[in-house]
Order: sequence, then structure tokens, then C-alpha cells
Amino acid sequence: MNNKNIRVRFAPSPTGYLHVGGLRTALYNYLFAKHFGGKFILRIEDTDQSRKVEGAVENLIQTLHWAGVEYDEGPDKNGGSGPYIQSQRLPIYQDHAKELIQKGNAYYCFCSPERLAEVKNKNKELKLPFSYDRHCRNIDPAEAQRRVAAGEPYVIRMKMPLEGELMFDDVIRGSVTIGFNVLDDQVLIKSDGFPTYHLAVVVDDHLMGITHVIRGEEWLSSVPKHILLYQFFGWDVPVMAHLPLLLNPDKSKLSKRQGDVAVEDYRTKGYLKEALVNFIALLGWNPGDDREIFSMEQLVQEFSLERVGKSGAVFNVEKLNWLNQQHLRLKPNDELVSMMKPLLAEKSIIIHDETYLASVIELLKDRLTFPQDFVNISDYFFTDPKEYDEAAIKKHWHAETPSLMRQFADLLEGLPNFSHDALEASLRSFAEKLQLKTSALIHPARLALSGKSAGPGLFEMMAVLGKETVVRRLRTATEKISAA
RNA sequence: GGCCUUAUCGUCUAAGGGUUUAGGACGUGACCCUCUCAAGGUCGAAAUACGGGUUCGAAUCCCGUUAAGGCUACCA
Repeated sequence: MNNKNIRVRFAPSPTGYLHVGGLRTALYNYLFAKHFGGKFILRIEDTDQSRKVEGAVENLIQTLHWAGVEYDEGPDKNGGSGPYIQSQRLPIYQDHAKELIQKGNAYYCFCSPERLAEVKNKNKELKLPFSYDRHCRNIDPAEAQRRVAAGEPYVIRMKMPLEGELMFDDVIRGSVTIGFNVLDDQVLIKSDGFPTYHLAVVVDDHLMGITHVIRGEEWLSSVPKHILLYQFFGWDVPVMAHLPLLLNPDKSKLSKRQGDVAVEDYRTKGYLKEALVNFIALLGWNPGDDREIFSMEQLVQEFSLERVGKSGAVFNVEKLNWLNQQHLRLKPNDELVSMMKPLLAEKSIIIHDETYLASVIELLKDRLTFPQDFVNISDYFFTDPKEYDEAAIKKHWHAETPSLMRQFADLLEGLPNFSHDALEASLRSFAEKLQLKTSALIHPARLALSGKSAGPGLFEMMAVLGKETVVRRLRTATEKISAA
């Protein structure tokens, strides 16, 4: 097969939000398709009317778009294989189910939910591997047709072989064998006329020309049902690839109770899409060498199903944080400027001078994990400090300090060149003249300028703040801190 | 319960029978750098679940045990 003809899909149910596990499945599909120049399709599997959530599809689309996982065909991007929403394809499933009935591969079942529950319980007690007793399997087809015509409620079930086994190959798992004797006569069409997942997925994957089914491991044990359906219809079976699951720290399947699972949660917490995508890509896949920082383009370039692992991966936020920091500092300053402006505005800090902002960002960007961190550590670059760190006062502000700071301010006021090097030279010579250690000036000066004891180097800080501000703050501090 | 899958440092993982005193990264400890805090650098602690085979040789292949997860719906 020509690689360019590769077609894969991400087929979520719209249950409210995009799960990070779902994002990874979507990402792997996307990377696989783009790597080979194939097509990535978004299909909405909304066959369960009871789980319908308003606005879920829009939310899903928006979140995928945010993450940069762009599909070639989908509900709002017709590629000729639509509709891409299963609830809009009902007649297609009906026709295919009827075809199966005609071929003798499926049958009408009239069992009531009550009877089904009873049988299921009984079979469970008897420790039988299936829950349905195939009660309607041998009803005469003509008789069944008559009952259907008479309006009796029914479902359509597929006829599983009574014995034998099915072996199939999975790109990630290798060969898997499952015996038919543990498989139920799967419902294909529900009593409300909607298809179940199993029918819909096979029909749509075939009709949409899907060549590779890449999805979560939870589907591995239903593959025989699907392959059987392909065979009933006389269709080619796509290549199967079942991805390992994402896990909680306690190794159970990643769930809401143990942390955030919605992609939007991470987004609102300040995680960059670049970091999330990079992190999630590495949960189950690796490039085969020591590289860890990847852009989407690099992932497309490097990705292969052969390098996807088999075992579940714990979603560990620590590493995600580190990646967020790495990707944050990789961003060019002008992009950071437009990222920080609205965040600062929330704290009523309005930026008029973007060049100034950029120089502050340059000074602080290495110490950010989240964009929001910048707001918290940069306040004194935009307003004079209102208070001074108590512990720092105790440690660095001595009886003679105010006088020193005043002299230092006077000295700086007359400095023609306010560069880092000039500032350092003048502080050092000042300290030498007074026979002081430089730290006796540096620490109180930082406190006076920023109100804090931690921050960037003093000379860089002064150069960015500018002469006027520096001199003013040094003088103000001698009054404010002494008074306190 | 049955069926399927999985099993390397705390976590993500590399090592495709000999290149391995099992490598990297996050986290963690110490140290260096230094005006503080970060960043950066150096060094350290830290793993092949267990038991049998196969083989001259096993983290790697086979079997069993154990553990974990998935499925077992007219949910996906």
C-alpha cells in the first residue's frame, strides 16, 4: 500500500470533555498519519443517546485545535466520507444490519430486559463465560420477520461461531488469540434503532477507508467481534494497534478522582500545549535515543508505531512541569510578551513599553514553570515595592545601612552610564573605598529595590529598572525601612 | 469467576541472547558556580517481580507463580 493512502481516525464519544488519554490517542493517530502523509479523520461516536452531553462536540473540536492536533476530515471538514457524526448515519447501520440478517450472520432478538437480566444473573451463578443464552438465535427467520412487522420491540444480534478461536495480529501486541466460546451474541442494533459501538465502528471504518485502527487497549478483547464482522461483510480488516493505558500514580486506570484528566484542566492551569503534547507523546513512545524535548513537527518526523511500548504509563505531573519550564524558555521573547500582557493586566498592571517588558522577561524567564509565575515574581519591575521582606530586613538591614544606601544613591545619580558593567564597577569601588564587603551593599540594595531577598542579579536588575527608579527606591527604602 | 494483556530505578524509559560494573530523563541527596533565588555544571543513592527451564552465555527466548490493568452491557 502506498503510504500516502493511509487513513486513520480518532473516534471519541462526546461525553463532556477531552480526556488526556483521548488526546494521546488522537495525537498518535495524527502523528502516524502525518508521518506518512496520510489523512487523519475525526469521527464522533454518539450512539449512546443516554450519555449525550450538550456542547461536547464543540468542546472536543476546540480542545483538539488548541493542542494542534488538526484533522483533515471531520464534522466541520467534509472530505467526502461523511457524515462524521454517527447519529447522522443511522440508515447506513440499519442497512448493514439487515444485510447480515439476510446472510444469516445476525438475528432478531425479542428478549425483554427483565429476561436478559435474569439470564445474566443465572449464568453468572453458574460461572458461565457469557451473559446471554441465545434464546432467540433459532427462531425461524420468517417468524421473526412477522413479529418485527407486528411491531414487537427487538434488537439485532450477531451470530458468534459456537466453537473455534480467532487469531489476529496487533502491531503493538503481536499475535493475540481469543476463543469464540467466551464471546456473547453481541447486540448490533439496539431497541432504539441506534447501532452499538461494535457495528458502527466496523461499518464506518470500512466506509471511511480507514487503514489503521489505533486506539486504547480497552478495545483489545473486542477485536474478534470486529474481525468477524469484517468477514461477514467480506471486507478487508484494517491494521490493528492497541495503545497501552494511561495510569494514576497507584497504577489504576487514569481517573478523575486522582487528579485532573481533562485537557482543559491542564490548559487553565497554565500548561503549554507544546509541553502537554510533548509529555503525552513520551508516555508510551520514545524516539530510541536520549532526546526528550520535541516540537510537534519533530514528533511527526520521528513517530513510529514500532516504538510504542506495551505497558501502561503513569501520568506523572512532575515531569510535565519540567517540560513546561523547558518549552516556556524555548519561546521567543516577543511571544512571551504577548502571553504575559493579559496575565499582568489581570493584576491591573498595564504595559505601555513592550521593550521594557521584554527585557524583564529575558531576566526572569529561566525561573518560570508556568506563565503565571512571571506575574508573581516580577511585580517590582512595574511598581515600587510596598513592603519589604521581614526576614531579609533582619538579615541585611543594619544600623549603618540607610546611610550607605543614601551615599550609594547619590553616587548612582551621577553615573553617566547605567549599564551592568558600569554599575558593578561603581559598586565595587564604592565598597572598596569604605572597606566593606560587596555583599554588605548588594543585599540591602536588592531589598530596597525589590522588597525581596531573592531575584535576578543586582546589576542586571538595576540596569533594567533604570537610574531614576533605582535612585528613588534606594532613598525611599532608607525612610520606609528605618521607620518600620 | 472467565478471557485477554502487561511486568527494568519512586516515575517515564533505553538495552531486539554476549558491545552491560543495566544507559538516559524527571524527582531526590551532596558539591561547584555565586550578591540572593533560580538556571547551569559535577558527583551520588536508586531497577531487570518471583521460581524454574533453554543456552557456553538471559533483562532479553519458553513455562509456571505472583501482581497490576482491561474486557466480560441494548456504554463507549
